[in-house]
Amino acid sequence: MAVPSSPSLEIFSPPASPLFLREDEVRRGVELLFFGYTRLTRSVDELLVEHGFGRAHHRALYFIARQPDLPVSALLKILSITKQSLGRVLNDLAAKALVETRAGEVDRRQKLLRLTESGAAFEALLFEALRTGLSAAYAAAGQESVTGFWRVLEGLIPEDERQMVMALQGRGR
Amino acid sequence: MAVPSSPSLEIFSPPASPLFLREDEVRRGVELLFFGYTRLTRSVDELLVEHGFGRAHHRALYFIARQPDLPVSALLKILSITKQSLGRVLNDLAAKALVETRAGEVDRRQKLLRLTESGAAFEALLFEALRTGLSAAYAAAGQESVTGFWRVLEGLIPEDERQMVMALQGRGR
DNA sequence: GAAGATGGGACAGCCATATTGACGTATCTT
DNA sequence: AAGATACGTCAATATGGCTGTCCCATCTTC
Repeated sequence: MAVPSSPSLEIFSPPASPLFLREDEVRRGVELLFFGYTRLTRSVDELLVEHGFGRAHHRALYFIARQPDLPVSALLKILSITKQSLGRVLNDLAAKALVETRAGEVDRRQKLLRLTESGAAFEALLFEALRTGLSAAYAAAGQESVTGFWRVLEGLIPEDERQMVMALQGRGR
Repeated sequence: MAVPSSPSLEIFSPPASPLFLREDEVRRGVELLFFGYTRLTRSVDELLVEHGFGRAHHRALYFIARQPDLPVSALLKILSITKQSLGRVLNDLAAKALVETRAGEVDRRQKLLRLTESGAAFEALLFEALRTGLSAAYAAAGQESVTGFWRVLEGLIPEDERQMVMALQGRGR
């Protein structure tokens, strides 16, 4: 049973089923996700503007750092944006020598993306901002909570995309 | 890499300090937050385009629904955007009669925002998409996990803003 | 009651990031 | 040789942020 029964709140009538939770619990999750996510990325955003980039550039950098030699098509799937949108971002990053490409060996049509040395350094700088924020939240909440945090978020990802996300984390089915 | 371990045997060892977690744990959280958040809002986005609105309209509708008779200044703080950006959105919503304003009684300069009947209906429709996604994730993860999920997210919100968020949820302070 | 602060609105223009559709080229597959 | 695939590019468009400036109505303070 996924619903807590706190007698004092019974005024708001309990849900008919665990699949149809009380509105307040859902609103709480929505709001915490919204504020938590935006606050975590806020420090990164500041670093990005200082360097003349936007969030889109960070997302590309992040996933290229995560999976070196990623083909463009894989990055497109991860980001769920169009080729054109990604193209602009990759051109910016290549122009500033943060990302470089090499032709695939098995399939020479592919361009495999990886960070240059300065690209890796910049990504590491941005990552430190994320680490600072998340580490503090993890530490304050405790390991048990962190596991729950992961579990709920996994449940938000549709079946057919979950495998791709887990693969990033070396947990490919 | 910025991992605190020294020799090669420490790859699978626990972090040196709970305040400086292993990179993989942080990356996992970042990725789950990114994918979880975007997937949760995806169904809402679809409804919005069908009706000719964007995410910004939803955010305004959501928080007006949450706190009827909210003054404009309070909504500005919640959303952390400029008056001009919010103005456009509120004009759109007012033009389609989803939001209405009345002058404040204590301070007549204020305009208190609330949803019209059709505005409330539309917000409820959008909320159902959120409820469907989050309820499923909550139910799959279990109540223990949900508590942890909340706890970690709370920790991502800086001290000075946490109160505002909790106040939305009737948990002031 | 006048001066200043505050809540809200509006105009103009800019930027980042996303979209669609069409088309081109190199390379792989059949 | 034909077709599919991986990638790139041009052009046009929309959204949702931003800054700067100016304005009005109302509240507060002296």
